[in-house]
Amino acid sequence: MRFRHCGFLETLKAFLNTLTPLRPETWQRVEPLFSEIRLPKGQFFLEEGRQAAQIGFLTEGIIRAFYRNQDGTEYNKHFFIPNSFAGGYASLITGKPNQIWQQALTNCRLLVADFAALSALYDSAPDLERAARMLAERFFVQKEEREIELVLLDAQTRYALFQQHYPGLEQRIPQYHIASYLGVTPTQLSRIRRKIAQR
Amino acid sequence: MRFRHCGFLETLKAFLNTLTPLRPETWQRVEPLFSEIRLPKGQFFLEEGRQAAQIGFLTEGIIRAFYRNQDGTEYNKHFFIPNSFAGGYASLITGKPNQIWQQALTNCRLLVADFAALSALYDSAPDLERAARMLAERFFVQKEEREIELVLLDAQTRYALFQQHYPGLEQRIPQYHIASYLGVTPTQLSRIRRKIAQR
DNA sequence: CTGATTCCTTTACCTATGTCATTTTTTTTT
DNA sequence: AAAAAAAAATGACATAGGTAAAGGAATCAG
Repeated sequence: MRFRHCGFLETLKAFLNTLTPLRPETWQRVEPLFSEIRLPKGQFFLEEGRQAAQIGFLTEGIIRAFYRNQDGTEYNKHFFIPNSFAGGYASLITGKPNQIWQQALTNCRLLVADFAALSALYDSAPDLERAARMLAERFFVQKEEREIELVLLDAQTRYALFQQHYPGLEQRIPQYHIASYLGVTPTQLSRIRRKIAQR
Repeated sequence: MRFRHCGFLETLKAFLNTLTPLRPETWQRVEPLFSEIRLPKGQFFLEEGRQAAQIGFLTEGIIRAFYRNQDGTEYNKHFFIPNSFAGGYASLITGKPNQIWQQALTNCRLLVADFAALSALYDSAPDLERAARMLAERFFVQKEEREIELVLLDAQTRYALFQQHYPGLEQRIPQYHIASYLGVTPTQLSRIRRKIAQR
């Protein structure tokens, strides 16, 4: 029995409806699978090596997704901002051990759900499966755009794009996280910033 | 009226069934949408700027997918090998102008279909939509793996991975295409090869 | 408020890789 | 087989960006 209406669930519902309209009876079965959690700054939503089980819809805060290689070097591949899905999507899909880390850069709130429970609904809710298809397609397109950025543009241009894509974010997180997202060292980002400033 | 049974359609059917089992009645509606074409070496399957309309299932030959930036520099993002889907997937999905080129590196055969006609079947064929979902998810996972490669590994390691992922391909296409796939110049790939050889 | 962290910038030096020009090797064509 | 074209290797040089260390600035905790 639920007593209060949670505002964030409405946000999630609205997001899903931007993919494809969900029938009310589908939403009625989806909604109870989600519960709200808080993730304090610095905590991990996801750690490498385990198999991911939960998908999370970020409602407040910033999460960074990153890879770490053997020597401990990190590479920030993405920043999650409110109103988007976090979680080890590739691992959820494939069932293989997750390769990415996800860490809260600020205090966060998420709606989390067990991914297996969600996808078990596909059989009887084709509209939900359609949403899942469109989400996968959207993720694919985002990745392709990011690939084009990484491969075709130099660091300075990527920096400008970062500022466009994540307005205001630069002021909220340390610069070395941005450098890592751009694929350069903090040293190099500093050089780029100086070069831009003295013009 | 069709007179001959085309062997390649069976290959396509088998591929789709690795995603999810298709009902016979669905396959009956999918099959007639595909027709076989030949693409001679050097020809383009896809050119930048247009909106993509067709999806192609490669049955023979090699196709390279690449980006080209303003100054004409090219970057090979992927090689299609037989038994996989080519086509400007992102453009097909979003309806936006296509950003990538696809060119036959050898004589090729493909089964092509109008993507809109295919996706029009989703409403009445949930099993086909499921296949589409799983294909999108698979593409996403591939992209993520490639991203990890590009970002975490150096050129020499990526070269070794290329040889693993595309066995035999190295002998069939010019080295500068491989260099471009690795994100280095032919000069640099040549240096890497020398370094490997003298050990 | 103040000491302690954390973060950012800068400098010096070094390496990987780019550019360009030339030569060698391989492939294709006649 | 010879000639032509394409591809690959090589050398000289330039540069973007990495590493390491150190100092300054900002932020946080007690």
